[in-house]
Amino acid sequence: MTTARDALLDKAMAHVAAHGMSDLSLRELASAIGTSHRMLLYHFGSREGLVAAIVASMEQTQRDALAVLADDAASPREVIERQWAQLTDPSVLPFVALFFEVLAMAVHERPGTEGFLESMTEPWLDEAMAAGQRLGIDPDRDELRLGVAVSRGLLAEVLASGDVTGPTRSLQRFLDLWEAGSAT
Amino acid sequence: MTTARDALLDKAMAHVAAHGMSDLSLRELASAIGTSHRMLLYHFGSREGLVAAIVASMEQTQRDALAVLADDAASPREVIERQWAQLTDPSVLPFVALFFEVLAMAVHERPGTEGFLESMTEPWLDEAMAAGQRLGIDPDRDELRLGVAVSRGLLAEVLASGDVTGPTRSLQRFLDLWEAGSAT
DNA sequence: ACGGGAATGTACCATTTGGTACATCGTCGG
DNA sequence: CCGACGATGTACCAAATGGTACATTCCCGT
Repeated sequence: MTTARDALLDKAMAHVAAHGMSDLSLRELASAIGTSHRMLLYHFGSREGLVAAIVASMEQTQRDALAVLADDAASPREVIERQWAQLTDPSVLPFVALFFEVLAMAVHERPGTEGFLESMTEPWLDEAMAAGQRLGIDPDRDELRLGVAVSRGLLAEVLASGDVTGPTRSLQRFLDLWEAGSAT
Repeated sequence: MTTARDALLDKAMAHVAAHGMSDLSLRELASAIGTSHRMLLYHFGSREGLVAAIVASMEQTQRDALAVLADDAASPREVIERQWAQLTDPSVLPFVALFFEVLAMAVHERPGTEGFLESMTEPWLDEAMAAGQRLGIDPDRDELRLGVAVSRGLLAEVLASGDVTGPTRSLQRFLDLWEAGSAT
């Protein structure tokens, strides 16, 4: 069942991805998604509750996407390439921006962002370690962290420049280096 | 000459690096750095003016640091390692967090952040291309962008985890791969 | 010594904010 | 049919915000 709360949360996610969330105002958001600030308070308890719900929804979406990617993993390279294609999709890119915004908020311990930093990378690495072993590889955790960092750094560049082609070439360079280096 | 405005800006930078800037309030900042919100308006014209000044100061600091690094460059690896050591210093790390915060703000075109996205990477690459040629190398722009992205991605990881050692190992891995790959 | 401009304080303003109290509506179970 | 309960609207509140007007103080050049 799709509760009214879920519907509101979905619309809120879209609005927040498009317009940012650090300066989110209940009234502004409410009128943008066709409700009243009164209703947001009703469903989420407080502004902080709304922020927490948005952050949690973001984390969940990330986890789901990761699970799918890692599930039918052929090679590490393919996983990264698919994730890249997915995250650089114009409809998803705003959520990448949201990710960086929430990162900044969480570093400053803004209410509603509790736990975000911890769930930001470690689950990724755990999942990747497991997936690697499933493929008979014994992955190096430092290398996996490097892979995650490369994606994120290049995504920041995509956000800043608005250009996907350059960073995509850079990613290919990295994957080439990686395969060459690991094949020793 | 150090104007009163500059002194205020310095203190504002410190406060903003420590507490974030997206929800900056003039009164709160003023009382934190020992002045009045009236004085901030006087020296910076408006809240937007203050934000712009902070962003500009950040950009300037980055440019200066980059110039020093690239100036006495021995090898690309050494440049990156020195920059890494500098940026992961506990006293500098808050400004790295500020960088990501401003990135998110600039993506949403918040007033005061004009021009930040353009100056975020391209000058870096130009500088690095020039420095490389000074050393007789002919750098690949895609590879340089990759280097910048790796640093940024790993810095995000340092911010999130509070641990420098893991990301530092990952950076070394990258540099090893890079050297091995470039030496063909 | 004094005139003037920069610097600073005080007091205020309209607007927006998150949150609450209370009334109302709608619908579904008995 | 009606009572109860979830959902929603209206109206309000105190606090905080960016900004302004006006007075005052301080210091430097003449």
